[in-house]
Amino acid sequence: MSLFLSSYENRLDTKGRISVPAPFRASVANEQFCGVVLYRSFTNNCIEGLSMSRMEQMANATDKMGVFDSELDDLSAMLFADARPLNFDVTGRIVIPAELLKHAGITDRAIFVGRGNCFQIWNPDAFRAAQEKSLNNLRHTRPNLKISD
Amino acid sequence: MSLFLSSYENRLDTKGRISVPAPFRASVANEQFCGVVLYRSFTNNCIEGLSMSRMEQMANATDKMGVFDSELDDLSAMLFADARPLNFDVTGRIVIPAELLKHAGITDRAIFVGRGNCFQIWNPDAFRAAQEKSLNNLRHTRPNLKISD
DNA sequence: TTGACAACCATAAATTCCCGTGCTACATTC
DNA sequence: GAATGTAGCACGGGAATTTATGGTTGTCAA
Repeated sequence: MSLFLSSYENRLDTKGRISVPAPFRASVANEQFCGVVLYRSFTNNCIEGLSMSRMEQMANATDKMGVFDSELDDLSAMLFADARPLNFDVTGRIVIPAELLKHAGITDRAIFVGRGNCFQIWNPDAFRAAQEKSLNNLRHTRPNLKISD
Repeated sequence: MSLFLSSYENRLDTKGRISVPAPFRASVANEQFCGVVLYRSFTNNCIEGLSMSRMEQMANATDKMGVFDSELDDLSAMLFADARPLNFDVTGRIVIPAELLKHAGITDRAIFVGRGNCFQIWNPDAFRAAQEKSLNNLRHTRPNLKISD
């Protein structure tokens, strides 16, 4: 699976359809499920997006922990119950369910934001405000990202 | 086998029939048994649901753990004795046995909840209350689901 | 006979499919 | 360098299909 990079702002039409940016579609192009999985972010007022194969990896992870294990129960309960598999139409559009739109405060425009292995969908204004805030935080904390095995 | 994702609230008609959500039917579409297996959840006041192939998978798993394990004996006794295979009708509906409905406190509406490799059926109000609780737990414990190969 | 249950038919609403249009970016030609 | 052509992409609308849900009839058994 290739990475989700960059940001693309698109518009919802009258039927609630929105084009998934072509580069993002390319990232899931060679999967059996031709679409994406969306769910409400636990931490932000935005929508999280994944490929189906990534979702299956999560299901396998929970399987390994034992069917009646409770530690991951809450997390997987939320995740799987909330996750919405959405097929692309012929031209690469999806219809984002109303609940998710509401959670992200999206009405007529939305911005797809690459996050590496996943992506997010934001209200464009809310996203820019959050970016500004992140930038300020970074200036103060100077975190250290270690790249090694 | 594809995953059970998202949640769908449906209504029981006067004869106790309820539509299994189309995406869930699709998840078991290519199996020899055209239906699902239901049993009472051990941990919650809800109904657990599986595909038949998943049931067979569990049977194999209990086999591997040793025939004379007593803890497992109780488990499999409950599980297999309680499990009810239910065929879809032509339009994808099932009739949930009264015992199961009672255990889950379901009367006229029910919500099908995806859980990855299986699913659950809840009283809608009870489910939302449980979700709320799970969300609060998550906010405090911040568990970490690691996905690696 | 009555009651449970399965098969069949009907319908309204929601969703998906399929078509076309305008725009932009890039390449090609004069 | 300007003009022209082409391809990819976002966006719009109507038609066709799916889906949830309701009702009716037939069948078997208690």
